[in-house]
Amino acid sequence: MEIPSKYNPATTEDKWYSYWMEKKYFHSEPDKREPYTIVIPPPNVTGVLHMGHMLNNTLQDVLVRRARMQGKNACWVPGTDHASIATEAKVVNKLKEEGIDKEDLTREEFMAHAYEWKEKHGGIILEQLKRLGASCDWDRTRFTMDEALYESVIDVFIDLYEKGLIYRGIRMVNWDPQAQTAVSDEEVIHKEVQSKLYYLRYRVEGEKDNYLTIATTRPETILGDTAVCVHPEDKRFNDFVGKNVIVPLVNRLVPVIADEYVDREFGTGALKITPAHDIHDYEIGMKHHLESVEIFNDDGTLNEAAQLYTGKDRFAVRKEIVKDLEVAGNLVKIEDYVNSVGFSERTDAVIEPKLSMQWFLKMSEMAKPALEVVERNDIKFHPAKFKNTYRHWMENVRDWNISRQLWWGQRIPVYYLPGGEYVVAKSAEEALEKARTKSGNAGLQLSDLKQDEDVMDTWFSSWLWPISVFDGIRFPDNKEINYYYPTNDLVTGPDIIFFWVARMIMAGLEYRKEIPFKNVYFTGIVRDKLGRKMSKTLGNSPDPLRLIEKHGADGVRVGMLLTAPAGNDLPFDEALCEQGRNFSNKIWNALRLVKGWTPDTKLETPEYNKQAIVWFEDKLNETLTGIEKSFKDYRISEALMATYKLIWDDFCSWYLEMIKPAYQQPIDSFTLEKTVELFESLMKILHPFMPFITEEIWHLLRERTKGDDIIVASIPVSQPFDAGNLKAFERAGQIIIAIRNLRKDKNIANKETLELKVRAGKEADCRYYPVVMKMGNLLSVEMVNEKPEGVMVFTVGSQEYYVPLSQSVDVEAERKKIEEELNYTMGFLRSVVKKLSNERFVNNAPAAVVEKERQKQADAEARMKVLKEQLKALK
RNA sequence: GGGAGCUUAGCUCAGCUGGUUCAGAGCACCUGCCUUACAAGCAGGGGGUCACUGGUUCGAAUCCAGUAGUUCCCA
Repeated sequence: MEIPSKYNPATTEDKWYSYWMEKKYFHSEPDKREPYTIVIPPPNVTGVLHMGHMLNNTLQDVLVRRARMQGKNACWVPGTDHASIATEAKVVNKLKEEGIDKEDLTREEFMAHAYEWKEKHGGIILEQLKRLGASCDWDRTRFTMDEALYESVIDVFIDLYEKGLIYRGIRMVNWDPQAQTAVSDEEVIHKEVQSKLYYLRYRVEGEKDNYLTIATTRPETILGDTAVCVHPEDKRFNDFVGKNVIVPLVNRLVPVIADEYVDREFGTGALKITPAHDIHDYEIGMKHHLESVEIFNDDGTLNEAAQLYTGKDRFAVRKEIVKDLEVAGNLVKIEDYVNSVGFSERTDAVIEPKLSMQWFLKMSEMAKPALEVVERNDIKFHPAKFKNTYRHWMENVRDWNISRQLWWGQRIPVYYLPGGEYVVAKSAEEALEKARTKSGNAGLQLSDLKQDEDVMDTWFSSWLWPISVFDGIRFPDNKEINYYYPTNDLVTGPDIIFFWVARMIMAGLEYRKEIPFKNVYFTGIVRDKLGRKMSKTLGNSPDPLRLIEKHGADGVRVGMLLTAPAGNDLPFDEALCEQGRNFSNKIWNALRLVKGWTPDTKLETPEYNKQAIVWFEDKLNETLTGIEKSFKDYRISEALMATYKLIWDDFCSWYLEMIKPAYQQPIDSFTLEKTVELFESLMKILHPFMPFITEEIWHLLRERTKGDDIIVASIPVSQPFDAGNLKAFERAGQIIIAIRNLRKDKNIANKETLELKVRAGKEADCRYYPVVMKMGNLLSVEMVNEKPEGVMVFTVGSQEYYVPLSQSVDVEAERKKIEEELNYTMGFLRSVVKKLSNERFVNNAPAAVVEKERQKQADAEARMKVLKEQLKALK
């Protein structure tokens, strides 16, 4: 069979992915086996694959594939969320390009456009995941606006409302003037920005030259001022309190009030109060019963109440009003100032605090049990440090604003009666019934009811995800939810620990009385080499699909995983994918080597082959034990690294070299068979990380019967291994390395055979001499009692070895080398002796530790003795 | 302003309940090699006061306190 010398991922990957799909290997149905479930963190329906998704989904795929190979019923549910703000913005823009204004459409018409858009563009990211090898159960693909999931959201709203957990209230919310909707606290990103602090003087009513100077970063909001506030103990302002001052330009009379909230150090110590447009001012306004003047429209322009600049944008007005204030003589000075400004996570617009009527979900009662399950480790966080973050948020949790002033989403099931009363109901008909009862007016008609215009926050869908994908809200006792829930692992970024993780836990406990998952693996954030977050605007994110084309999906997966320990940021470097690709090629070439051998049934198995096999089996089991531990601790990158070294170093560099027959010579059948078996084991261990190449090699190693595919093969489980054997091999390795060094030093070609003489002694026995002979290309290994003439000497531990050489020995160089060794050993011995001569150490330290030190001492002394003899012999 | 974390080789990080798996891994680097599986490779090699200062201890990268730098979260 002809196997190309370079591995070509592209064709292999397509072939196997379609094959797996065809065989329905990703599909899961409830059965008798133990389930293993992951729900995908639903990517945004508008999104395309980025590096964060690559990392995240690679990890999930590793976990799912491993579980599948452990014989569990693995189910990875894919899907997308509807991303109300982002999607609506996209649809509005698209319509605009077609010359259609959202305002000219009915809600139904708009929704039709939106669904059309979703059908067309919504699945891109899921298609891309297939390229990565994601073994999702695509038959189960869900979308948060699917009928079942939509209805679940409505049901939950109604249920929580009836439990008294959802309420309506006028509150200061974070208004995104671009998206024209409220957003939650978590969707506001605070950034330090360079701005200006404007000092403005307000004239005191009835006093000609008496002014009170305030400082503000937002001069345009003075139009909504309804008071000026000072600290009650601030002597500078004692005389002002109780008087009125005149708001410049609009000449509104407002009182000077006193409140301890005011920071005397900030600005002038006098604070203008705009209750409608600042959260703190709002609270002061409530306390002091101040009037509230709203001066902004929803789009951030000024309205009539502002009296001036009506219809102009808030930022344009800021510039204009400063000039006008200067002209009017109210501007005292302008200072540079750095302050924190909130931006919308979705649109990056500056958030405008705004009073409005919104629906809120009470959090405090739900937070308590959700905190407990994490504190108790019913749900484990990996890494555990995120428990702190979680606890802090849960203990300071605030009510969740769940309404959004948009159309794309689940419409709030609240119906208003003509009088302003409302009922909460699943359908208009049901609402009508309730309305008639509530109002006592049997004559009410459907047309008298008006449904709330708003939809719910997208996270209000996502928090139900682990339940709703199995339809467990609408049918809490259905077979699927009972089987798959709680899910096992959740893999996600720490940036959505509050948005999503915390709320899923709340929803799970509320609706299933059970946690939604057992482990949460927090990935790092993928950054570029300079440590910056990858973003579209910076253009510093590589195109994942291009990476896959260049290095193969397996290569990219390895690249992403290798340096991505949980919770640490991953400074992405394409070289990592290259490393992955190189690894693919290494394995590929190992296959070519093994496939190139001709078995000979008559050939007896050489001793060194038998030893190599036994050793590698032990090595494999030792490594496997470590890999299993790493998986248990969710140290996926560590598990991969161990696998990588097992294959590259132990299998390729050592094992294959040991059993490799001479050029064009046959190999004994037993060794070949064993080698293929070992190769198979390695491929199975590797498969979750590199699914494609392992499947390819699996089928090239042997003829396979139908259904004998690695994706569903049983992953090897660690067996007991002989640690003494591994230790003995290590010694053999040291001897081999010493011989290699000697060859290099003396310029002796590998082809040239050497003889090895072993000085009889305590450590002279090594069961691996046959392997040493093969690897060192030795003619013989022989015990001697004396150092022969004309030999090179090397020492492993305190064991001396001699290699007869035809060329003469450089006595001076040898002496120097030995002296260095001797020096080092002496220093080492000194430190050990010092420790042992410390009575308190000997008395206090555990016996085993003391014993170890004594052993060290003995070893060092033995070695020194040998070295000293060598030195003497040189003289 | 409040909270949490981090600081170990040039880079990215391991290092669990103090004691030979205590100073490690991968990459990068350096030196030889185109040795018929693989130069996307092979064989070797160098490199760190474990941020700093004190303390606890027979013994500290590891535990405690403080300092500095840094990151994240919240306000």
